[in-house]
Amino acid sequence: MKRKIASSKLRSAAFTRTRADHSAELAHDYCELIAELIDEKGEARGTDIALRLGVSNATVAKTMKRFSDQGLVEQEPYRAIFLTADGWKLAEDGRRKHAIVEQFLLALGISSKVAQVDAEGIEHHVSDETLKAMARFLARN
Amino acid sequence: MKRKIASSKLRSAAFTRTRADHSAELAHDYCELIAELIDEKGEARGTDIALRLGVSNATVAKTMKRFSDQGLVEQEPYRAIFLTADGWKLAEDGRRKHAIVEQFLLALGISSKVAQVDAEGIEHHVSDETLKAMARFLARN
DNA sequence: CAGAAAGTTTAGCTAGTGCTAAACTTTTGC
DNA sequence: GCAAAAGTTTAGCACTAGCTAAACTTTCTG
Ligand SMILES: [Mn+2]
Ligand SMILES: [Mn+2]
Ligand SMILES: [Mn+2]
Ligand SMILES: [Mn+2]
Repeated sequence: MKRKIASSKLRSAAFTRTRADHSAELAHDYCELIAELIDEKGEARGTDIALRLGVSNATVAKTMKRFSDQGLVEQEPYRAIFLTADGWKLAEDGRRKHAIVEQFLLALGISSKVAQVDAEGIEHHVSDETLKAMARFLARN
Repeated sequence: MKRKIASSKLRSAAFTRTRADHSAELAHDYCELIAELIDEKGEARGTDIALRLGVSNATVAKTMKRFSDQGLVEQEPYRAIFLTADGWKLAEDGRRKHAIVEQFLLALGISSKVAQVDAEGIEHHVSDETLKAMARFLARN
């Protein structure tokens, strides 16, 4: 009995972590993308975010309102979107992770297009331990 | 101009694929888990699924109704859940992927607990090309 | 075999993430 | 400087995925 309960707890921990990863995922991707646009053009407009994300303008607007309530972004009506300090933190963290995962996939021999696509999803499910192992692998190759 | 549009298309393809991965994810995990329980105990009961997934019974019941409409599972009222042929296909596919990803992480030097957790999320975002590369890496080590 | 325990279903709620269409504002180009 | 184009916001819809609480059915146990 004890054993059964314990093993279910272990099993469910993985699913629970994956669900947690998913709720953080969108914020990471948005902040990373907004940072990218600010670097490129000095500001991040809703249209550009929508275009790169592959969603509608309306979806971006609604999400930006939510993230603004959460203190990740700042925006004046009808103006471009900027990151708060918290937003920049997510963006930088996301970039670092993203780069390591993508470089790792490339080092593994994956084509650059596929590495880019796979990294976009994998990056959110990689623990610190795994990220470090990927970085180590990269250093050794 | 042309260049800008093309590069946004490439960028958005990654996000679009990740969103598609996410909508398939739950079905994969449920079918895999149901298969596991059937192997272990001969049937998959709602409570056991809920326990291993870390969600409530009610969530499982609702999801099972949806999956039954989609032809992935079969169930009589107040009885355990079984997989259709389509459900088995998802389960087998998921198991194969899951095993390769987890083994790969272990081969990379990740601890078994973390490998188990990370694999649960990563498995859904790994393309065929990457899966093959992981299998190749495994064979070589 | 009756009552308790275990398991299942249903109802009703919340929140997130997407969409289109329409209204509104800002920017651009003549 | 005005009209058209571009961009933004809002409203309203749909679906997914979670929850608790209550009603119901099945199984277990004394
Ligand atoms: Mn991503
Ligand atoms: Mn999984
Ligand atoms: Mn799995
Ligand atoms: Mn994911």
